[in-house]
Amino acid sequence: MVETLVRKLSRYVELSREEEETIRSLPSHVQDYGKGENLVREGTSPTESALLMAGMAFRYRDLANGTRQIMALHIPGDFVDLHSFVLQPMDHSVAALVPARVARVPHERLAWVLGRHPRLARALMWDLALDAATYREWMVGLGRRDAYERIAHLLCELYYRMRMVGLLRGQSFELPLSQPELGDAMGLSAVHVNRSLQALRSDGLVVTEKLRVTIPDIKKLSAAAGFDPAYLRLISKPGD
Amino acid sequence: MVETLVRKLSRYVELSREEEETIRSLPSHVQDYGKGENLVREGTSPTESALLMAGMAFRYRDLANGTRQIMALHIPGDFVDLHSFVLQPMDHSVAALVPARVARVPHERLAWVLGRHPRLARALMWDLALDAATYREWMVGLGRRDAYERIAHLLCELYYRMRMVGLLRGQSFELPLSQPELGDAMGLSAVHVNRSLQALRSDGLVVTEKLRVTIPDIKKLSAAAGFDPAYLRLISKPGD
DNA sequence: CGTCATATTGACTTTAGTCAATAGAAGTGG
DNA sequence: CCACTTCTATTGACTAAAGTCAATATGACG
Repeated sequence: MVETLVRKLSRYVELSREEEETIRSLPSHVQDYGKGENLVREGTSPTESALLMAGMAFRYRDLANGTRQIMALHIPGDFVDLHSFVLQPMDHSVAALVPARVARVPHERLAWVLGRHPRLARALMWDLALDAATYREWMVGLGRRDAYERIAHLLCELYYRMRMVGLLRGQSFELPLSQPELGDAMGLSAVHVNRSLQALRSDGLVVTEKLRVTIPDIKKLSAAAGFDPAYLRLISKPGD
Repeated sequence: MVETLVRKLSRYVELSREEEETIRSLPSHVQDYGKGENLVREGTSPTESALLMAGMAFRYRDLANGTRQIMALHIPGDFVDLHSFVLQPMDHSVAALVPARVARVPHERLAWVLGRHPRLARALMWDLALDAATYREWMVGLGRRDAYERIAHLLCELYYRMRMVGLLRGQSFELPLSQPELGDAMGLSAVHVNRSLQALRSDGLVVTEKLRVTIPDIKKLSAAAGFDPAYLRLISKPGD
């Protein structure tokens, strides 16, 4: 059930049998969501944290001026609002990008784990820190990369994250983001996303068919994106 | 000594005498840095985490294309690289903005605290999550706010953070950032920062003299910035 | 079959960046 | 304390990246 959490945290530390058991025995409410539904809503103060088991989700904030900023994309294994355990109320929402399944773990149970299993506490800190590292990388893109590099960089990131959780098929993966949504994630207009994607395609770096993206040569794309191998090490398994 | 950490964590939970004592008895190397010196360097794997006791610091990354992105500003009480406890190597550097004093706590000691004091473990998670919330807010600015709002928003944020640690004097505080540095933080060119600042000044929202900024009317500035009261609650003390 | 979201294109506007030059302030070595 | 860099702020003129508006096309879906 929460097996996906075991796998995620195992990327950080080798878990003992007891620790694995602790995670497996976490009570959790499993819940399904349709595309576009909110898993967590801005302004609320959850008493449980949601672990994404299947599907994809995105973290976003709607602004007063009518725009939206998507701040993260989440794939199975991600603890979508672990921070709500310590920081409330939610300053943003999280919604399903495609039909998604979520397991919710009560905060009080997390607190219990913290007291009982320091190594798991540390693994949860790692998970928080990993999200933060991804935010930083996105900040760099939003602040200092042009549209072309920015999109290329996102595709590199997703390529490796998808591979990590076994969702890469050959050189391609599902990317259920429309161009307007891509724009909201990258701080661009939909039109400009369209044009930048065309440039990437005509440079042979990316092939798209519907919602599937193929990266013929990840090395080339990484070079074009200024994708940092150090960042790759962070988001990947240590020995990978 | 590490009194400043006690104060910071107290914003999250009421600490017991024993917990306070635990923090106070943390061994720490105190070290001073001159303006511009790196407190932590990209690519290294620190064995201690640095707590900023005095001065200011900024978190940044130099890109291959010659640009730089500043990802955070830190003021006394901030644990500048707590994440290096769980995530290594450093994917960015942290440098002193002005002469700064730092206290370093060995990671092994943090691990010890984690095992012994679950509530402190939780407080450290809060600190990580708070940094992440600030990253998210900056992402929103970089992606969806124009130069004028973006700078206004930063000034609002600093206004309240400075107040929090007692560094606000009347309506003004020290902002030891040059315009080029401001640009690196906000994803703008120095020239454009200059012009946006002029606009803020001529609108009467901001007064600058050397490195000191005065905010005559924080309400007005907040409105201009689209500064979210919810964000304020996060970065402020609960009952404030 | 009609509707709605998405993708694409062209024409035009706006924001922000670049390049250069000027000027003042700060810091440094002698 | 002076001469000299060097950093910083400011301005003008020009360029470039990205946004806006509008139209068309395409495709999924009920």
